[in-house]
Amino acid sequence: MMTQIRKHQPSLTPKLAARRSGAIDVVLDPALFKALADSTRAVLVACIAKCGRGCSVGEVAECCSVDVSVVSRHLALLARAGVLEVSKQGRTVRYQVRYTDVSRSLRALADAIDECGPTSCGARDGGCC
Amino acid sequence: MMTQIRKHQPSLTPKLAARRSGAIDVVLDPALFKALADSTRAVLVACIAKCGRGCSVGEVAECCSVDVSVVSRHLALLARAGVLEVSKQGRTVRYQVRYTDVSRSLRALADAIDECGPTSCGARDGGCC
DNA sequence: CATACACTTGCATGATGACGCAAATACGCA
DNA sequence: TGCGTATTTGCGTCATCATGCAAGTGTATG
Repeated sequence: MMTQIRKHQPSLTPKLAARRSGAIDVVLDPALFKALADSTRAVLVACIAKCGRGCSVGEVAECCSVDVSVVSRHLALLARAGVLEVSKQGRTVRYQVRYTDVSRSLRALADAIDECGPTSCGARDGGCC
Repeated sequence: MMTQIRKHQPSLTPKLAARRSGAIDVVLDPALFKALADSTRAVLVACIAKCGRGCSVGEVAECCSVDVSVVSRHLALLARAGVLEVSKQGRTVRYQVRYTDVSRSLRALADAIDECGPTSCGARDGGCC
């Protein structure tokens, strides 16, 4: 889905054309942003990212002042959103940032926005939306 | 704030060093993501982005099924968040995407994440956070 | 000036979600 | 098997926010 074909093709449906060009409709998915919109989660992600290695729930909980149960819920949410990946070692659960995936998603959105820029698309077919 | 000095300086405070290197603490600001986390706002932003030119509130309201007042509030919020810029022409208010700013913010975060990647930072000074 | 249009704002409502505490589950270890 | 540690889950509460409707503000046009 992220590695779709980019070679030129004639007569694409609008939907496929959108995906192929990384149109902003497809890339601007609120799911990732919902995950990063909470300030506590932002701290947790930054904590794990800086750590580099996988962090246990208890370790991450020391980053902020909220309860461990809250941290556990936040990390599970971030994993579901694709921001983190989980690995279990015995009774400890380690979370790590999906560096390449998150970075790629952000760059895809940045690319889509750049493609929509006034220099590249100008006044299109008139109608708004 | 977006155009801070990037030239090399000796003896930076940690905060300044963080800003200079685009550390994830500073770049991972939930404000932008809060703005894009709502599905209705995502539609509105995509609508304006695809439009290329500035769109009036009424035009954007036709993109989705919510009331014009709701759209007005969403657009004002997005403008406060730095996603959109506003310009008034008579009695119509036009919103446009801050293409370069938003794109730059997203790439800065992607860069910060990449810098935190396991290949580039590995196991740092031991402690998590 | 009166009217119509474009937009904003006040207010009430319902939904979502973050949080803490307590209890439950999972697992290693003696 | 019993205990301690790590994590998850149930539940109640409080805050935030998205939405619609109605009323208000500002501006062009007759």
